[in-house]
Amino acid sequence: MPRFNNQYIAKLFADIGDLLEIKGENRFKVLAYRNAADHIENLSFDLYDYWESGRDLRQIEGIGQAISEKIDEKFKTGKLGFWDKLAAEIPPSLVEVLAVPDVGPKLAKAMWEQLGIISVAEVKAAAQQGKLAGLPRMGAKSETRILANIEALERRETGRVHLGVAWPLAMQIVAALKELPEVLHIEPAGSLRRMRETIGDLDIVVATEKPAPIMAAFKKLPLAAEVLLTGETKTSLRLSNGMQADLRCVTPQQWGAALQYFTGNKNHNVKIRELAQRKGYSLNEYALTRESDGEPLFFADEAALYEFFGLRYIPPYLREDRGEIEAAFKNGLPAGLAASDIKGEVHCHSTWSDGRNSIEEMARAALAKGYQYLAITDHSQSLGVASGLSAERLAQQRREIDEVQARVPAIRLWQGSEVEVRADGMLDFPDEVLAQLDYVVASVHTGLRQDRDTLTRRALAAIRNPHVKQLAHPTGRLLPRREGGDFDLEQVIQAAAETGTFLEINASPERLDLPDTHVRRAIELGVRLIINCDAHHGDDFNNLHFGVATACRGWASTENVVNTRPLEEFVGLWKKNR
DNA sequence: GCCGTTTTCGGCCCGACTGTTTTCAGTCG
Repeated sequence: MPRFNNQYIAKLFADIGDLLEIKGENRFKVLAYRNAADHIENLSFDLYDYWESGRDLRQIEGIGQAISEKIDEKFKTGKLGFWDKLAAEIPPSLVEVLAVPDVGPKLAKAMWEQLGIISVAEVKAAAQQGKLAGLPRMGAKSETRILANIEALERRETGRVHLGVAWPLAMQIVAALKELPEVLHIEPAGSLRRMRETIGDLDIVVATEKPAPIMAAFKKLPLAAEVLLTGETKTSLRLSNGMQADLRCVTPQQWGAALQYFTGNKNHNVKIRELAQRKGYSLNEYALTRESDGEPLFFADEAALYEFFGLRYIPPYLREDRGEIEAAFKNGLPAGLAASDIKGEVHCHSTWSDGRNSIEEMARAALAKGYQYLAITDHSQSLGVASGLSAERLAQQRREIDEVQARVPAIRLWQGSEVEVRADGMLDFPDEVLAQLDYVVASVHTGLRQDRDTLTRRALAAIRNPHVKQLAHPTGRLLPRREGGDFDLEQVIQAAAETGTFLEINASPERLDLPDTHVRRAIELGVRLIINCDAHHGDDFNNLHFGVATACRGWASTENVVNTRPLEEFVGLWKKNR
């Protein structure tokens, strides 16, 4: 029986939601399946493990009697009768058709029933032949737009990007609009403000009394490729890199409600609005309105809004409906940490392997960042593509590190190595070589497609090696597309907790690995985490805030992250539990 | 289909913009 992972089950229920919506099923039932899918995707543990241990699936939020039975059937038999029946009624390929922007359930259903269309390719052909314009509420404009959307999809101009792409774009837009005198407040909102690992589109919120000139300036940004829609308070653009950017303008008194509303996420906001309803109010992006007399209540900032509900301020990075509202009531939110709490790093590269700066340049960059310590961890010999170092070259590198240390005494330098965990499960250096290094990082770069057992054994072997202080980027994923290896992360996390091996939160925006959901699990099990930029260039240290945000999104605080400790204290934590 | 500090039944968030309309449905976030 295949072992279905959380993502697979989440996608299954999301697809069921789509098909039911096309079918015209009760919208709350549709919502229930999507809600279950969202919750499963956000779990900090493996659903199959949970099920296998005999625990009650209905304890999980969003999962009730009906859905728990479906999960049970899927795990037991590998099949789902409900799905087979549904798929016989509605072609499952229509799920892909729904992914075309401006094609919703009603249009998908009409195209299928009246034109026999069940694939994106068929939608495209029909649009080119002018057949879509004949459908209800459709005309030439809609048809042209849908065709353009499909062509953009084919050019892969849509889809999610990692924070390293989205962040600078958002900063650029904000900086440009901030120049305008009409802009009173401006913030990027949405998943970017929550520092989610991938970003679909950019949301910018502005407080102003005069939206018109701001809208005009937004549309004229050099980055703007196309105006998708524009009204009095909202404009959407397609940027030159294909991303969509939405600007919303509100009045200054609406600022707190608006920023909260547009930051999301959706399920977090649904819960907040439910709180409002229970108090006899309704909440929208402008204000809280008392239902008895229609009296609006405005909030100058988000903290005031949360306070109204008796909640501690919930930082954006926690707003994922992962229990943060319940925790805020009980004053149980994590304290979090800031980039300025990080005192040094122990995973970076130099020109000795695939880095682009010398050891001295890296040391000075780290010092400029305010770091007290830095380990140079160039790749080991078997990673040929990255010019991995042999034991002999390591010995030569040691002399250079000593020389740089003499020239740059203000930062403590160590010689380390990012040692390959080879496909056969052996470390790339024998123990006597590892013993000579100050700090050993183990990494799995190759053979990431091996089966779960093999991969997990490799990671566990590395963690249990007495010289290995840290496991780097534990899943090996590359955002936004390549999934990590199929490691049994529960076992990896447990082994790290038992041995005291540090698990890395790699701050490179294409990694952010450990992922936030597993950071949370690691903290539950008492793992000691460490945040590193895996810098290949001095500038890469500027990625630190992405790693810190990932830690915070996993409910970490300073005590969970070992390199928040000053030099002596940090070194004191190197001893493993054996 | 899920859920419960009003409830085991009867609720379930809300508004902007567009295109095709003669007053609004569909899509999106």
